[in-house]
Amino acid sequence: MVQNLTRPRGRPRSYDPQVALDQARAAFWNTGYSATSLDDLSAATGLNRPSLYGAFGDKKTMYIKALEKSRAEINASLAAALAPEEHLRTALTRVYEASASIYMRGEAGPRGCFLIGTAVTEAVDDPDIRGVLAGALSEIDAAFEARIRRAMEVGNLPGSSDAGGMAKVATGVLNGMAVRARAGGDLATLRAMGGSVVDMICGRAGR
Amino acid sequence: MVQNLTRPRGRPRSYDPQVALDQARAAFWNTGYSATSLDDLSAATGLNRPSLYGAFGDKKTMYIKALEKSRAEINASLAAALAPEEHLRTALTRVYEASASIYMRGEAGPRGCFLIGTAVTEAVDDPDIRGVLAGALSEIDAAFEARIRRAMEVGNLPGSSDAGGMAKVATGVLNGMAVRARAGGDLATLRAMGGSVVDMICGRAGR
DNA sequence: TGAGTTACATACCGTCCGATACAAAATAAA
DNA sequence: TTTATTTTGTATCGGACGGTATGTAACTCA
Repeated sequence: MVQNLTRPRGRPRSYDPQVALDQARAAFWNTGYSATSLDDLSAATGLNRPSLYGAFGDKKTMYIKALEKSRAEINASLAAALAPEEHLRTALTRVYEASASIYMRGEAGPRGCFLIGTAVTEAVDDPDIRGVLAGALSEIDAAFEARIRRAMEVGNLPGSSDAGGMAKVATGVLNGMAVRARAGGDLATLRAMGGSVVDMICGRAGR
Repeated sequence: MVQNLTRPRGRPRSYDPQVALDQARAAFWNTGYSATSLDDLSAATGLNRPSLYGAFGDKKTMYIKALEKSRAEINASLAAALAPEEHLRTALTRVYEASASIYMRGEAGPRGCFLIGTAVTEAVDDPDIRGVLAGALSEIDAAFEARIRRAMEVGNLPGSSDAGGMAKVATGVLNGMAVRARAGGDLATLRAMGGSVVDMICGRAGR
């Protein structure tokens, strides 16, 4: 049996902070940072305002934590999907299929990527949010680039040798899919976009 | 001399509505719809609140009008840049160069595309804004697709024949550039992204 | 069982929000 | 001039905003 023997002193909290952060993120994800009020966050998490402050600090800190959580999840997901054991085409297809599926989720309609769908708006005015967004983008670039470069070394990619450029195009199409999801695009369109860019990177026929 | 002979009855307005709409759009462009207050709009345009309401209706109507103006400008700009007289590579390069340049403008730092940078956030919750965004995206798709299809007919594009897919990739990379601009990316990165996707569409060496 | 500690719930703070009522100002028509 | 019409500036509306003070409940430790 797993139990924490050094249980903290006072009254135990009646919620799971990780669950609450997920619920807060879901609220931000739908309406963005500025249009999501503390009342909305309170309703989404079931916590009252003081508990929110105690758990996550003020509204912006809460939002940044939600962003960082998505950033970490994206990195982990990309690392898994871009495993070097298989063909580049397989790996890239897996990334776009998984992303399209995630982008289409949402109780209030498809809501794309949390970072692209909400942080992009705030990024101009807020250096902290801009920093998280820029970091996430460059990490996605790096993951794509490393995997493409590896395919080139193995010789699976004839044509061009511009791994960095292709990686940024790969990231850009991912961003475009996230945009389309929020614009109401259907799953088939998102999947087709991914398929097309995979064809363009790997060659239409080749593997 | 050009003069309107049927001048309206009452007190003449002391501002140009088109100029005021541009100024309001600039404010929305920086901070997004929700985070831009009527005081901000009033300061940006030099008009007081009642004049704003008289000219453009309420805040959301004002924002929609700004979106539609950008949508029209984008369509006109694309139509011009994708002129069918020249090579596809030339036309596409012109589109990406012009877009990168526009995306990097802004007094408070680069602010990308007005639609991508601000409407995407609101689109999940607001059907009207989502409609404008979806319409703009499909118009951009159509412009790219028509131009790519034309190049295929002329025989300038060997390889693949998936004009629709390539067009959506082209739009996606444009979206990705807009995202990157707001994330603080530099002009060189944006231009390189455009160059890479042009290479992938037209072939690295070919014209 | 009491003291100490932590979290919860209510109620409230001052401020800013989007939107408007009203009257003065500026013009055309009569 | 006078009258009708439209825009402008001031002042303000009720409500929602982010954030917090305060008292009560729930727990550990001695």
